[in-house]
Amino acid sequence: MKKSSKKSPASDPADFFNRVYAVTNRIPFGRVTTYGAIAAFLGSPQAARTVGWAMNASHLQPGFVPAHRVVNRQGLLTGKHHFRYPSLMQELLESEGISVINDQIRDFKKIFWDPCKELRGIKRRSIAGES
DNA sequence: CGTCTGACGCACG
DNA sequence: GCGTGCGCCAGAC
Repeated sequence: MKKSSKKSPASDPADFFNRVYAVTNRIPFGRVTTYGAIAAFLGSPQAARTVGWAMNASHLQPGFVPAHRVVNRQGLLTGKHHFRYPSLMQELLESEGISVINDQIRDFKKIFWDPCKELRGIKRRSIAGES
């Protein structure tokens, strides 16, 4: 009746984007994470680039995806140019109490939110499907 | 079907 | 410390 194929439901490649959005939506207020951290949490630490690509399409997703809370490993706002306007990303971060100087987050390591640590028990329930 | 790009990250020199 | 090349996944041409 279903699943006769060789592919597993948890291995759906298209689900990769959905997982990225799920993790991104779980980033606490006033915290930030990195593309690589999300990729690593999804099981592909080298797919950080794909996470960025997912962010690019995040605006196509229903609801609001806090893409401004996702930066590169250095804490730089590399994707700010993809927002409605370049300064929007910094404004959103500062509105959450995050200091941004020259496109770089201050005390980045201190406000860094690692999904692999905070969500270590997830990745099997509540991934884009909610509970 | 082949090729390049992309909001990254790491290895190498 | 900096520049270059490769890999990763998905999409556009």
